[in-house]
Amino acid sequence: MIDLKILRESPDVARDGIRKKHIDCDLEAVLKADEERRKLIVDVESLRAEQKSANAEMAQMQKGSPEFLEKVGEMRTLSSSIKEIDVALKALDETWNDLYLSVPNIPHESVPEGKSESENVEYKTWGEIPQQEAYQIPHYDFDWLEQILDFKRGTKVTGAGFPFFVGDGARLARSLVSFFLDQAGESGIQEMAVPFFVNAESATATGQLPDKEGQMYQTIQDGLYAIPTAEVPLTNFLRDEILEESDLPIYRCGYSACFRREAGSYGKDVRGLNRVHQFDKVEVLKWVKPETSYAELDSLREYAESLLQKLGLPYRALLMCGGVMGFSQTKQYDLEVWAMGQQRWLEVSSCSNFESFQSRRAKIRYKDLETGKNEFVHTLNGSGLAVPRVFVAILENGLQADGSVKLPEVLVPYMGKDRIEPK
RNA sequence: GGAGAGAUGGCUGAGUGGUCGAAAGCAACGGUUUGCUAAAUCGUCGUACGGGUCACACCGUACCGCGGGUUCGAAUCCCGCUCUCUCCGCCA
Repeated sequence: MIDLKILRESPDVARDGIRKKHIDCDLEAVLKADEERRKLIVDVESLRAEQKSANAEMAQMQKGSPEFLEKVGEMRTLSSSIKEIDVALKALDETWNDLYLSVPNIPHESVPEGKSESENVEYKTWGEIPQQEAYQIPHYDFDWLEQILDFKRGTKVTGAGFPFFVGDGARLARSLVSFFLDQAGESGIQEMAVPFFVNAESATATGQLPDKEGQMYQTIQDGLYAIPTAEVPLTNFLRDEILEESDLPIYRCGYSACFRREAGSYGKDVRGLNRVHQFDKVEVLKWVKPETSYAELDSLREYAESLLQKLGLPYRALLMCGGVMGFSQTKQYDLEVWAMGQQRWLEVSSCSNFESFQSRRAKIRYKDLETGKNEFVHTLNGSGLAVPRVFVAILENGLQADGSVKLPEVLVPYMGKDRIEPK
């Protein structure tokens, strides 16, 4: 959620942010509910103050005396009107809260205007994009695919979108995870192993609930949610905590399987490994002081880029335009890797600054040494990286004339060989 | 899964219906004292929301695991839930 002060004192800033994000949000209703709510609070609190001072008097009185009994009568009336207002306030609070949560974060001034993907700004491209290669084959059309990936049996065992990785495929997926975690460790990012299920409070704090409930798998018995990204448990790790200023910045990363129902997806997007219901990913999290968060965003993006560079995979970095970036982000870069076989870009990382939007919701603060006050930290996160699409790019870009796949140098120690050969 | 015990401020821990936001101690922070360290001593020492202020100050309200209830009044009584600990069972 955004700062209430901004809403109240400069609603135009919020209004412009909503416009830039092309999100439908009734700001007037939020402001109206806020005003009504505050009025009721003042009412009920002044009555409570009255009740409290009367209680102090009554504590001194002779119990059962006529004056005491008279006071009891008076207070009975007061008490019931307090209860009445309380009920109204509770109802209003709920409406107001829903409205408040529906206000998106305000995009940073450097975020380009735009509504569709075509208006994202290509920030940078890296690597040679091979054109017109003789063996441009999408990975899902490899004739020896079943040697490393088994979609059919995945469908039998679980359902569409839950492939088995087999043999060298399984090892390649595991190698990527290890490579990503090792790289993070070398960059001073502490590794965490996280729970793959979270409760409703956690899912709410990071913004999956209430609006994205349909995108998550939920357990029947305990009402837990399978995580769509390690961002959820990682961000919630420090939920409801007040940190020391000297603790910041905090860098963490975590591997997890990510579970997404992907309701509404179709077509070429879901072919092969392009979009699956369960995939491996390493996520990087940062908790930082507000004044550093945009520099931290740049270094986060550069870190994610460095992984693709070390793997030798051509990619582009996009600065997302207002209408395409997420609801909670103020600024977002996506990294897309080039998949030669499909002749298309595949998103493998998304690096975002949330400023205090998440920390406000999750109540993650730090004590500012100068003012002595508790301030909300800024949170950032970025994929570093998602496995399946990197896997795809390695297969398609590394495909050789003889049908084998040449592996990136940096993975050789993990794979124990430099290519995957069809049998 | 079964039986029992418990949950109070950063920590330890008092408090069983009425000036309790909550004793005391520890830790922390600031001052004084001291040749340094240590010790002593005085003071400060929660959070949120609302009002107020340019900003402080200040004022009000709420919060003693969470949610309900009883009562003029609840940390304290009643009900439900969650979590922690101990014992038993099961188990990678």
